[in-house]
Amino acid sequence: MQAYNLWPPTMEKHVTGGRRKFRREGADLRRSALVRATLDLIAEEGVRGATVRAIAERAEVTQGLIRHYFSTKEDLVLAAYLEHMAGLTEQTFATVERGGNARTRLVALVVASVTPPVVDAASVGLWAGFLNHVRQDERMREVHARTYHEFRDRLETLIVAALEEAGRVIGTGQARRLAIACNAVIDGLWLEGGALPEAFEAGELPGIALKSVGAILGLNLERGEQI
Amino acid sequence: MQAYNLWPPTMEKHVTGGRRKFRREGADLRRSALVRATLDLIAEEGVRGATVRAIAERAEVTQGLIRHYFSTKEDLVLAAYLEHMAGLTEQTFATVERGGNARTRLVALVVASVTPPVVDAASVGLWAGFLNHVRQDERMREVHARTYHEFRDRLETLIVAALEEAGRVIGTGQARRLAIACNAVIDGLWLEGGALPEAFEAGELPGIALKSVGAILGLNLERGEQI
DNA sequence: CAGGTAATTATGCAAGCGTATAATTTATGG
DNA sequence: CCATAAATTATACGCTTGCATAATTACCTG
Repeated sequence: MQAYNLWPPTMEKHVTGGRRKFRREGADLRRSALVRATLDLIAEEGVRGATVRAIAERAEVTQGLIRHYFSTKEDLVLAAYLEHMAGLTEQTFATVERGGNARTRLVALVVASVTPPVVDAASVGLWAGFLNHVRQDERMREVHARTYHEFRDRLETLIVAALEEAGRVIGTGQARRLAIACNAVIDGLWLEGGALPEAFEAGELPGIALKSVGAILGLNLERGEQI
Repeated sequence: MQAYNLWPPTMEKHVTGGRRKFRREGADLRRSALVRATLDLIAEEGVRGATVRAIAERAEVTQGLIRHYFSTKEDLVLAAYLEHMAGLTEQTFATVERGGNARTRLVALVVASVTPPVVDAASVGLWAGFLNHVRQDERMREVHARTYHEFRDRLETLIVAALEEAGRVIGTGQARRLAIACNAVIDGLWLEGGALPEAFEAGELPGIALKSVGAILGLNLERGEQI
């Protein structure tokens, strides 16, 4: 993720004799630039490195502007968390939604979840950094819960569809439990793959993920058609 | 975890007219008290709350003493991380090692991993707080890797034994993959159970964990004898 | 093209941080 | 019982932090 230089080459910021000293931008643009800077910094340097000053510098504004858009730093961090989790979910489901039968879509989801760019050290670091805030901030906790349930519910829907496709109908209770279980495998592999990449051989995780989820569901998700 | 009052009731610290102003303690005792204070603080208030001053106060010493035992704060945090992860592993395996056949021990391990006190919000918060440091500190990364592999290796040994007990012999490659998969389920459930306790019904996780691990291994781990 | 308004910068403050170092106090051993 | 070393406290420094507030600046509207 690169920070954008909002200035024409001949009109640098703060240049004596330059015409403008800064440029007004729309609120949305500035807010998203600040959020992006926050995410990049937490990913690169950890929560500790994401100070108000560093964020402002990264976003190429002065620190006072942060207060103009976010009444507190915690608000900015919350916005960044929201953005990150939404992006992660979207990224994971991106290749899934379009077409194919349920089994194919499920396979795509599982594979995407444990493959770069979803599996990524910075992404896991980011997530861990936020998780620490979650315990202390009510709003963060709410985002955490919502994100988790959203992903799990979509997974559950896909599982039910894939099983029906195979001629099996299950109750809501079992669907719930299967989704929790599959979600746990995916989460676990995603986490470990991101936090400890050197512990796994290249391309090892998708195979393990498919075999495990398949075993839990009683479906053969690897190569070939059903069963 | 309570902080201990090292002083006799009649001889409080800093009391004017009291005899001693402090008491010398063995290095091990002080080091462990500081580590414990650090863990408690990170668990309760997050990484941000675990300042040198707060840690010293919690351990009932002055802040200068920290520097006497740990040359830097990062060293103290490292020691705390080591302690926490070792404790977590030990706690998880505690009920497992003693007796029983391999299948029984495996069941015990899986259940213990997703049940309090191993599943615990503070413990997960602690773990997440440390994970953030892991990305930036080489020594932390080393502890992280070692802890992960140690747990997974012990799990793998247990899996191989349980399968052999059922008359199945597997190769090292498959043993490795099964261990990775089962470890991921356990990790995922542990994480979610700790971070989002209200998302699960009471006692729901052990059942899900046993069914999932059983499905992955092709073993019936729930009630009754094998198969 | 003037004037108002909102965006942005500039400046500063008070508190908290980790660390360093010197001064005390306790315990130990001859 | 005194000397010595180690544990512990006391104090302070320099830096960074988040936040506040006032001074500028750019842009929009008439």
